[in-house]
Amino acid sequence: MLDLKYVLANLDAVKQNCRDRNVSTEVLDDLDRMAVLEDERKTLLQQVESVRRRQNEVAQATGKEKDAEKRTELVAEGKRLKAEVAESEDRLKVLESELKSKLGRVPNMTHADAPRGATEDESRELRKWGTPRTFDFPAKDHVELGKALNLIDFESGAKVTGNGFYFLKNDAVLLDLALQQFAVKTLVAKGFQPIITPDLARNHILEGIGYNPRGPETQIYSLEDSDLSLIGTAEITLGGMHADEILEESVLPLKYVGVSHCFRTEAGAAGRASKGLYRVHQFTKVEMFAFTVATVEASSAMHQELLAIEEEIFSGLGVPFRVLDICSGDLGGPAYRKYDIEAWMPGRGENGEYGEVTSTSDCTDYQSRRLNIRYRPTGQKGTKFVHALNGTAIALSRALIAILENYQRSDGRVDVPEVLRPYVGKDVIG
RNA sequence: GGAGAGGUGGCUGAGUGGUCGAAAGCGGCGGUUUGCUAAACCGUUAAGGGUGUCACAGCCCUUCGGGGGUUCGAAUCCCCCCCUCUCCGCCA
Repeated sequence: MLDLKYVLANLDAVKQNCRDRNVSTEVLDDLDRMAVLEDERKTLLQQVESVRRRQNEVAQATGKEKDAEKRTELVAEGKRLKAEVAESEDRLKVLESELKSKLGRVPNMTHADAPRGATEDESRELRKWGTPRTFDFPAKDHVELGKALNLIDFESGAKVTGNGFYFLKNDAVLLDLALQQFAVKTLVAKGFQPIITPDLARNHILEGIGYNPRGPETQIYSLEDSDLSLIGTAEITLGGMHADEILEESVLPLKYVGVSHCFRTEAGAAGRASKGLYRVHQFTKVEMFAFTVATVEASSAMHQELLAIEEEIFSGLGVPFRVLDICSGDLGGPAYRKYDIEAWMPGRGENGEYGEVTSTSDCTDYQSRRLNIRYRPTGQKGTKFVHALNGTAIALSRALIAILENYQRSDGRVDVPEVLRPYVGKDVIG
């Protein structure tokens, strides 16, 4: 969430940002209401505090008073004050929770250079890498390849778990593990600390990161009779790792590479063009996560670093891709700026299409404010909220699509990308 | 899963109804000493919020795992939850 003081002091800019971000008009109405609520809250707070002050005085005086009669009087006053303050405190709590819930719906501000626009078509293509391959034989998509080479078993996945689940088999397993190794080793060499995170997290951690575990549109599987949910990404667990902590500035930036399973209900995604591994309920992901000091310069620089690593990984794999600077209207709530990499997928659409394989977001202090992750700037008083960034190193399901489809051979088998051969242990699979 | 012991500031750790936002140590910061470093010594050092100020200062409120409760008054007593440790059980 944003800082309420910032919101109220920059109301016009925040409103314009909400329009750029394509959020519901309800949020705009809330913004006007919030100024009123905050005034009310402050007035009430001052009232409550002055009564509490008198309460404290009375309580202290009572302890010191030796005279029984005077003591009885003080106790009586204390009782009166307690009753007096109770109602105001309740109203104060109501106001605070209303403000907090309204504030939670206001999206992060947007980087000045991010393209403004309502829909994903208005995102800006920054560059392309590689040339989509032309096939001198009928190219297959990954579903056909997976079936023909006995690599991916959607039928068993549906039987055992349901639609959207799958079994990886044989060389697909080696390829999957090879990609994880490749990604983690690449990141470790760049100073990222490797982490395997839990696949479940408490709901308040999910909420802090910006996911709503409940409601009809939720992407999140939650566990009945608990406050736990299956994570949709290791961003949740890595971000939550330092919740409620005050870090020393000297430890920043913190850079993590996390491996986890990811679970998504894909509610509301039914009917959207997707087949095979592209939109599934469970996949494995190697995720980058970083905390920096609280300046846009620091987090923007880290953001570029994360993007560069993503590009390095996909160019290393030899998969053609393009880089998008995501437009304001297509940013999620916490993101200040977001870049996607879309890899060329020959089996997608009529004659191949780019499909999203990574996404990296600079969330500035939007998540850390809610998760209460601060640092102590050296030589300064007080604390600041860290900036948090995340980015996909490899999402296994989609990376498999890109590799199978781009590296297929006329004999129906699939070449293993050069960089993965040491991990897979062979040059060709299938 | 059962039994017991715990959770206190950046860290370790004292504190069992008022004089406690909280001893002591460590760490941090400032200083003295010093050729430099280290050591020693002196001082200082929680967070959030309100008010106030050009900005400081000051004054006030809240916070001792989280949430409720008892009380004029709670770190301290009671209830629920979370977590940690020890022992037992179970188990990969």
